[in-house]
Amino acid sequence: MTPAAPSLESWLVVVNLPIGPCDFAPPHGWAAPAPLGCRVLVPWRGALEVGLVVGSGDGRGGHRLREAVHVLDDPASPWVTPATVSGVQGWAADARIPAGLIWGDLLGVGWQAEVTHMVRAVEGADLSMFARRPPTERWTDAGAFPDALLDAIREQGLLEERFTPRPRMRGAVAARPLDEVPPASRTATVLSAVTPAPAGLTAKQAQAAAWLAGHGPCDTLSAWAKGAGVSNGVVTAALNAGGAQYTLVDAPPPPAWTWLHGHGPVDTYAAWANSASADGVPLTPTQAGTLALRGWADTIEVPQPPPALPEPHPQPDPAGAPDPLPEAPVWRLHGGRARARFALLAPRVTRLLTQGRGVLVLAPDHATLRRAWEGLSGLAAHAGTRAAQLTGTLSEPQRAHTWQLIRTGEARLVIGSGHALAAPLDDLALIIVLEEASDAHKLLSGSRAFLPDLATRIAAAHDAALALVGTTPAAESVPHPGAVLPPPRARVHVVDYANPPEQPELGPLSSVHLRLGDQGYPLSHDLARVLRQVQERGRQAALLAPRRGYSALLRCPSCDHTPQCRNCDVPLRFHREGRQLTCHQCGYHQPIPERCDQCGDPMWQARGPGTEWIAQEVQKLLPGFPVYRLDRDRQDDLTPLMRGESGVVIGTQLLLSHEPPPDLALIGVTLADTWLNVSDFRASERYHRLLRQLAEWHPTRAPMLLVQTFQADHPALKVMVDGRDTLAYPAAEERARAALNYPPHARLAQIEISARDQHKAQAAAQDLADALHGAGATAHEVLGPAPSPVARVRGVYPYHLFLRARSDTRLGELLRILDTRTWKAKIRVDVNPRGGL
DNA sequence: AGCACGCCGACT
DNA sequence: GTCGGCGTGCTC
Repeated sequence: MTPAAPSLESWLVVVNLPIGPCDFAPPHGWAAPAPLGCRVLVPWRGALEVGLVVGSGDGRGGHRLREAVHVLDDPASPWVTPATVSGVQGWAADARIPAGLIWGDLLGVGWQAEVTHMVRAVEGADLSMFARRPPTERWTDAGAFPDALLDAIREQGLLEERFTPRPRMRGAVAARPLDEVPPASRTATVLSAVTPAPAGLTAKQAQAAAWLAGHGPCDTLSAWAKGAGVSNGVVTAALNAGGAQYTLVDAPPPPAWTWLHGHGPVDTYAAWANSASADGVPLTPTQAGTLALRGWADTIEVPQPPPALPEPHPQPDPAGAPDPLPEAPVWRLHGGRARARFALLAPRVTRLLTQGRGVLVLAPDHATLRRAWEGLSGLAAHAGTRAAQLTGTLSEPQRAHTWQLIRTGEARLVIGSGHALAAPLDDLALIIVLEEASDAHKLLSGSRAFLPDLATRIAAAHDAALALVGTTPAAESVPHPGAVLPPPRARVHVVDYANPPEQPELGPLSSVHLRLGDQGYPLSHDLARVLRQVQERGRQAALLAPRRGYSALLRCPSCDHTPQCRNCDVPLRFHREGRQLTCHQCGYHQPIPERCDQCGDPMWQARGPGTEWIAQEVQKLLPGFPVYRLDRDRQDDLTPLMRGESGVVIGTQLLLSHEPPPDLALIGVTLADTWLNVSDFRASERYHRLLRQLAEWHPTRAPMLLVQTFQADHPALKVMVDGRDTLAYPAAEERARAALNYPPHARLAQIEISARDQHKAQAAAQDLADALHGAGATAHEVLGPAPSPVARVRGVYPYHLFLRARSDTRLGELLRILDTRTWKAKIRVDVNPRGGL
């Protein structure tokens, strides 16, 4: 009944929920320091949850602490390295993100305890007041009792608990030992003769009884009748007259059981039936299930064999190759092609691995990850270690097994996505962030972390170096010391929609639409000509469309009405395939209306620069030429193209995450301006990166890059045409950022204030802005509030407030003002937001 | 995130 | 009177 002796220490434990760490007392009898980075089982809302120990406190939180129940990992080999814990916690604190959110994003594995849990009552404890059938003093599996009951007893200190690690299990069907099969299943009801035969049987009946007595029991009446050579009526009468009786006899195990007994567990009833039948024991899955139901088989759990892992890609040993890369805490490597960059990285990576240290490679998307795996994984073998891949696309058992390989030190080169960032590398020496400017590093839900920011914190906490490696540097990376390769050769052809070539017979036509029509849209005359060449020569082309689908709005020609999403303040997008209007904001979709619901006039057919329309235009231009589409809505099978067959693929930016067709002769950007008409200070940087990535998409060739645009003079495009300097554009961008006070010369955060009631949201946003100003924030530091670009999303009204601070420290100060009181709307912070400013 | 609690309008 | 919508707050 007495609580544990008041301990001064408490543990800060993070659970996989969008809340901050909670305090727990160490488990009963725990004397060692807090097991930082280890997983623990903690009482949570009446049950046990897995949590991660991220720190310790003084236990004076003011409320009575519950004890952590069990430490799942050996403190000598924690689930997450303590340095990683401190790096991530530091980021979470500064970004004012609940720690549970970010850990939920980073740890793809380990939230499930792989233990067997046994309980018993403390000796002498009377638990009868808790339940009719409480735990006894015998060890019993905890599953036999309700969670809430166990927790109530646990809280009183009357429960003893034992946890033993359990290997990963899978369900299986096994033969039950013969002595455990229920007796009813092991006997059969048979007809046997009664001796001596009673008097009064007719002749036929007596004959039947005599046969039964001589030939032994029968299973059925008809079997008896058949055996005795009489009709069914005779044996029924003989039975009723007492000439035979039903008796129980021992039955042999059914052949299906004997088979299972000899072959060991199978995965499913169907597998049992199939394998047994194949071995000459006829069995259907239904029969197998019936046998199990009668107690001949048990469903059990068997240890899972280790899953297959990605194979490393062989690489030559770079031992002795020169290593010209910087030794700074943060450095960069950009330009060239992926293959050349990895070749340059190889000596450094191999040297660190050979020293017994760890290297982590963070890739933003699947295509970059695949190239990194091809370019680096083989190095591990030269350094006496293994390479491990950690991504969300692996199965859960694969991730768990990989995590274990890293934790035990067997694999020290880790290549992966965000799931790899917290990998428990013991002596981390280097984190390589690939394509550090990629928006794909931004988590769109949960913590909304920008993973390179976290990588920076984790590297610093480990005293490891951070390398930023990619096609073209982010403006933020320019100030770091680095190595630069010349950009790959690019053949760029620009179609300038704003300044068509002189055509005197045209007259004073100036409208954009006429110019578009004149030069050809979406396929300009130049693009059409090159596409025809591609067809004639049997080669391959890729066209980049600004959007998926038909991607246009539906508009009423009479009243100008455009159908809107019912949940969001955006017009619905027209998708010809599937005949639907879809909201690209929330996914709401409805059939296409024939008539305007405002004035009743017929609606216009929509046309827009989506993949669907461009594909149609290409088919019109090149009849019979294979056309493939690749976007989120439709992903055609590109196998013929990848085999080298002629054709054209039309896609969104998703194209870049696929392998390029091997005989690619042309890449067309149908309307480059899409990447520039975005209200985001990173738009032109993003545009430049897209062009550079397109230029190096094919690993060896330089296909023609045909860009259709109204802004032919844009510097991001011009450097592609005449520049051989990888850094020229990013450096100019960086200077522009300095002038405008944008990153890296400022730290940004977006605060989203949202409520179902628009006025409430607006008032709360204003309230918050006032509070920030009242607490000393300057007009320069607080921008807004303003309604979100989409005024209503999924039925709520978001307002945005931007913070622009000169340093992380100052940003932290500003964000801490949010904690000073509660606001009357939902507040969400997004540090280092991408897009929308 | 769930889940309980509590506050208001629509009904047997 | 209660049923049930949802807004608010808590989880150690």
